[in-house]
Amino acid sequence: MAKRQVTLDEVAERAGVSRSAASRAINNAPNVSRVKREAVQRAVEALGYVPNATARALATQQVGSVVLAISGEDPALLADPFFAEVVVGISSVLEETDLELVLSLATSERGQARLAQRLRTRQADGVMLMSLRENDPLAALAHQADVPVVFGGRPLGFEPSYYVDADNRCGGRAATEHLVATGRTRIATITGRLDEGAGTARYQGFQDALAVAGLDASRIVQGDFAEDGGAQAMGELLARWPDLDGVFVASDQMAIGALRVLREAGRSVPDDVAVVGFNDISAARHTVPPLTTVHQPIQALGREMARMLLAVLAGEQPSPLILPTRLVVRASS
Amino acid sequence: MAKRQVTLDEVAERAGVSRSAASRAINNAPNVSRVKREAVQRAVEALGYVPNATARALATQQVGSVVLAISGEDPALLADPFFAEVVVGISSVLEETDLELVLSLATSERGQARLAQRLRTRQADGVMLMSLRENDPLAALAHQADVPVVFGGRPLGFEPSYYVDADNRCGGRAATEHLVATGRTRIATITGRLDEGAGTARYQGFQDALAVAGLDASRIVQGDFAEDGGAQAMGELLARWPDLDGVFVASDQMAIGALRVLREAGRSVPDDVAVVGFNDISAARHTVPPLTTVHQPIQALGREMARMLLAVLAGEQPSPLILPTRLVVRASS
DNA sequence: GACTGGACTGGGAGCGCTTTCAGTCTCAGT
DNA sequence: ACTGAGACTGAAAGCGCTCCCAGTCCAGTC
Repeated sequence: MAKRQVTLDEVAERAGVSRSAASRAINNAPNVSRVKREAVQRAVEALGYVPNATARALATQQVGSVVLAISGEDPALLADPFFAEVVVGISSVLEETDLELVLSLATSERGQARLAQRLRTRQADGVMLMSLRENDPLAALAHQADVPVVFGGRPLGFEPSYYVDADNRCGGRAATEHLVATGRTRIATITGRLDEGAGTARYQGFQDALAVAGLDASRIVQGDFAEDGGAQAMGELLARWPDLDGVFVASDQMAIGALRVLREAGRSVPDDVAVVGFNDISAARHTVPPLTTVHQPIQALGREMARMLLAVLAGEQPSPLILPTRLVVRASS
Repeated sequence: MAKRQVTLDEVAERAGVSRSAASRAINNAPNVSRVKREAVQRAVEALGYVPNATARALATQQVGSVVLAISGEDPALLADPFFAEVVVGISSVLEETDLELVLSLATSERGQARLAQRLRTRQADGVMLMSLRENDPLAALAHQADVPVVFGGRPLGFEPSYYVDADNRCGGRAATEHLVATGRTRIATITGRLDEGAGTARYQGFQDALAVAGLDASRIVQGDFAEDGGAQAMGELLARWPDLDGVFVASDQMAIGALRVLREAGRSVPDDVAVVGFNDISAARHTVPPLTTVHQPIQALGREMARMLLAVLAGEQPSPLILPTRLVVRASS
């Protein structure tokens, strides 16, 4: 440990050039003769030189890292496979760059404050913000942020310049239309959080489809995207509308909970009740019965967020991106 | 955007003190009179000053971030709820400090190289390394690392100074003993990856228990911790030892896959075959039937890793920590 | 009143890198 | 031989902060 770091000066000295020349050579900037460039190259290898990112950051005023902030009071939110996949997508793009990914769960007051500070003071080159609630404190931060912000999922209440979202409304509609098309007439929904963009959009899709079909759209219970919430909501649904024959559940996690409750209630799926989920997480293939669900490209969502941020950092002004969703029919409907 | 940052000099000037005094006041170091301390305090607030972390890092030679590196060629590894929970645990501890969490999935060559570089050149104050394989390239890095390294899970092949692990062997043993105790005699196991510490330890526990019971321990198929792998392994198990009446599966994910295959094969769980998993992920409560499994404190694992790293950074030399596991009996056994 | 120790102060030297800019060199063009 | 364009060079000025250290100041002592 703690062997002194090799500095640019040492490289320059060894290569017999000035520090500036060495710097240019290393960043392969123009205006360095081939001879010197190669001399520097050799010196770098001989010495095992690696530039000090901190010093570089100070000099260039660029930090070299972007933060992914996930909002929500419950830190376990990350445990949702959805986020994990998004992170994987983001990470895969960032890996090709020299940016590092700082994860900020920003759960506690203190954590939020730190995040706020980072946003305001350029302790990161950019930020990706996910799953904002309506009136989320993070949203305010985003506005006064001193760095580019890309939203994952269109937030409620304002239209940010940069965001990537899945076509939730369309997906919700497709799911519901599918229920209609298969002959269900007493269709209910377990929504996601309605203070989140994805939750409301999927719910709107549900309404759209039922309106077109001329069916009653009043069978609704609000959920929270999580499994237990889904189970609870299903119980409520069953209690209030015992005759329902189809249900659109706004997340697979909730759908898994709902399936369990249906089974416990002795309702056969899909014979008595058809169930359609949303997200197409890997577990959806393996539920009993396998879950019909709306696929959204989750890793791609992460990738596109990262790419969009990169684009903004590069000075471009990319347009918001809506990723397509598509229905995957399995045995639960 | 891009409003110039307020610097310490401005604060100092406004407070009518020297930059050094201001610095001391802000870091509440000694040797600052109460008067000046307060003047600085006021100036900070008036100006909205926030110290520049990069500059501070350069001056103090401390980066202010720690990296969590998860090894494994498959980036989707993170999608394992296990890791997600670990991250949550780590994050909760770090949130109380001024360290940020850099996530490094280090999947590609390039990513690995970058990580290696960071480890060697103090681009982070410390590292947490998870799920190393035997002969993992990351292990080599860890040795030549210039910063403290804490391992999550004891790696195979060497004994690091600092690690946090769950008592996998004991857990595997408890799980298997439970199968024995409930009268199973033809007990099989689906192991995890045997090139990982956790995989082998659980397998050893399995062997321990069967040895004591004097039962045959040859019914084994190697899995990979993931759901599909578990399903496949279960198929193999069934094919080779159709008479098995109990199986210890080294992860809940795999157990879920195994349950599915057993169901498809028409074996009733637990009547025909008892199944015990490992990890106690939240999904384990909701499988059909609910899964008997070995609980390990996953978030705590993350928390303790972070705490241990913090301790090392503080100059202490904490001892390795083995977290207890405990059997949770549900309906699958 | 000279002296001492302790509390405080601020100048200044870095931390390692980038980048500007005044020059120097080369060489084709005249 | 002279000129100017263009390629290259390196000294020096930062980036914003920390921290050492030589001082100053002010009781408190004798």
